[in-house]
Amino acid sequence: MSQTPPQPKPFKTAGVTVKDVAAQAGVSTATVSRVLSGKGGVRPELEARVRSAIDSLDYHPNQAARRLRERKARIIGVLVPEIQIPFFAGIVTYIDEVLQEAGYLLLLGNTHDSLQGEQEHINIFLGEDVSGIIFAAANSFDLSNYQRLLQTGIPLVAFDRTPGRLKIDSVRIDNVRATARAASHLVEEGHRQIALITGPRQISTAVDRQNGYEQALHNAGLASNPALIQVGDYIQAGGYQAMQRLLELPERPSAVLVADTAMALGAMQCIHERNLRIPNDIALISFDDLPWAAAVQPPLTVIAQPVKDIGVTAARLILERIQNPDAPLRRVVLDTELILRGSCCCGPGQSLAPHLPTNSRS
Amino acid sequence: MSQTPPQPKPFKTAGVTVKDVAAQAGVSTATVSRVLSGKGGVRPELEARVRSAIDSLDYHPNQAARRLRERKARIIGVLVPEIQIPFFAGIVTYIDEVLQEAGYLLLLGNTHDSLQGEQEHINIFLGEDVSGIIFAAANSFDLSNYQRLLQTGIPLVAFDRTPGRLKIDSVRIDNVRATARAASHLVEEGHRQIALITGPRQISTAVDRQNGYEQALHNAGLASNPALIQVGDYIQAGGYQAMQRLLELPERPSAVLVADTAMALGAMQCIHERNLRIPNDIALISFDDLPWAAAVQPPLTVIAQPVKDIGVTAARLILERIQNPDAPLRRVVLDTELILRGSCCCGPGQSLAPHLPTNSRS
DNA sequence: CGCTACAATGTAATCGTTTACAAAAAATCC
DNA sequence: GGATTTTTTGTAAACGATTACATTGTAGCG
Repeated sequence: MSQTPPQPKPFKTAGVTVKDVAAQAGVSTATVSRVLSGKGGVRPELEARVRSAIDSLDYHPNQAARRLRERKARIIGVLVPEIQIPFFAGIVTYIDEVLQEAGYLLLLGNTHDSLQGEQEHINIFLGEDVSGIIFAAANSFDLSNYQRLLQTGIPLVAFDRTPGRLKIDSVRIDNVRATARAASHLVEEGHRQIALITGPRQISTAVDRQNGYEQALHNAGLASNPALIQVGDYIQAGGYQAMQRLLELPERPSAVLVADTAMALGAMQCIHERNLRIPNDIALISFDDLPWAAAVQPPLTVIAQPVKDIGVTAARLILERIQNPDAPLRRVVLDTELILRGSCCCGPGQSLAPHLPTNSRS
Repeated sequence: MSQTPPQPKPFKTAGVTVKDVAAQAGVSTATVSRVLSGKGGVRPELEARVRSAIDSLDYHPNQAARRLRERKARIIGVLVPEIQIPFFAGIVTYIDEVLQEAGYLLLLGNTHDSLQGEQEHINIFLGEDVSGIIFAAANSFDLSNYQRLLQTGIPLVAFDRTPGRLKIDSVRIDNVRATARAASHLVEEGHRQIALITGPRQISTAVDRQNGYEQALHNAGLASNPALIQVGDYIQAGGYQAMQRLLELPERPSAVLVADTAMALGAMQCIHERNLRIPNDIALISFDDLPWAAAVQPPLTVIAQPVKDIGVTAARLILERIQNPDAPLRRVVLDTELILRGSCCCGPGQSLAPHLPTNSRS
């Protein structure tokens, strides 16, 4: 053999099959498959030949064929309301980490919080023969899409929002308690006119957060004033408008609790534009500890959700359910953390708990 | 037949195949397939029978089998450095919109900007037999992963970062020009000590942005001072530390240009913690018009990238390349917009261009 | 040495589609 | 009406992997 110059491998990936590998290694396809599956029972010498054939041909087993034959897709469908919302992007990242580790593929579906988008993606998932579906339902009070899905026997895991009466595993935080704690904190700081900007009625987190707020006010002996409760839509413009309405009230609230980050941004912008100051004129607490929360002036007091824990738990729940379809139901409820920063403390707008920048990317 | 109560459909999805549908409709599998593909040539009456059978059985064609037979996966792999970075989350959303419309599936891969992560996901993509790959390379100066991929004949599209000498379609912005424009703006505002916080050397956008900065300074007749150029890592902590170094310089810069949002957050936090004010003590311009940029105090002047346009273009490029492998190469370079807000104008820290909250979710 | 037991390997059926080809039915023409 | 074309339908062979089963080879044992 003449010494060839160090060319980048001949490479002829497209269309390399077990047959090619078998031929190159001088064995049968069964032997190749056995080497691949690692179940043993192959003479070391043959195994070596097979492996070198795999390498030299740059063979990648065709997953479609494998799935067809094995009747196990090893795919998990994940339905999120909107991947651009950092909270959900984080969840998906951590779900993916666990799934990858387990050799599963993640198929993502952006529902835009619409029942139709939900159904469309479910149909895609069914076609792909997914092994399970992890979802945050678009409407917590119309789970019929999932109700039907349940009949097919596909394992389901709900996250973030309540699974209602569906008998499926789920993971979420205690929204009532989390919000109540934040509201109580505002009360302790002396606030009496506390407003709430919450989300759409059909999403359980929005309802729960309102319940928590009302509960805290009640416990503090404060009357609940409907005018102080504004329903937004979990998007920035909604928060802006809700804040606008609050600031136009005869007696302006001295503090506001916002049920979501996007709306908190809208609210902040509205406050700034009216030249009011946080927290002096109006204190603010929001959900979710996003990277910018600690970097803005004043740093934001937030209710931090255990994003990683939620994602990892969701992934584990579905994997375990696949493993053991008859295991008892599990409803995991995780705890939140109230991170105190400048936006709610009646100080000079400084951070009480100066926070070192974390490694989290934005 | 006794009238059954309005039970939710008997539903027996799991394992419904063309054969079942064919049997139920009293036709052959070929006919069912023909109805499904919509290529016509089926008597309306039969078609109706087939459709009703499909409905009543809730039949979902098995995509794995279809792919195996058709030898066209209709899947596009998308490699992003980090889905949690809003810029990339946005791109992916818009790519997905176009792909979905075209009946393609999107498979996401988070590389964490590592060559190894890149290769791992490429291997997965090859196994799934993807029809094409859209990527932002982890290292703009080591594209060997893609070089090899190219030999397989799989269509490739690079986005955000330069495709180097690879002969593939690409879409990105003119980073040099965008940064130069921002730097020039600072010069026009009277700044003479302008600092730059840029990203890692192996990423082309970081290099380009530095080039643009130096070019603008040079054009303005300002000497380039190496101490004013800080290399961060495109994450928040890096921006914080870079800013720290800048603030410790004998002559503090009066303005800073930050090549990425995460680092801008770190820088802002550092500035705030030292009780300096933006823009009075130090002006700041950052990349990317994220939802919070307009909501913070002062509102941030930013270089806005056309996220939607980049995503849509990337998707179209790959679809068209699949359609026509021999079409001439296309390198799309899109324009950016410098959005002037309070963080760079030597005013009282107010927004010059008050921005209504948009519909964009955070 | 011959028989049995066990390990290693190969052969061929299978998964659920699509589609080339064959066959049948219907329409057209003279 | 019968020959010819055209339309509609069905039959069966792929696609690339896994695996039950058959076969071959090897070793162990009396």
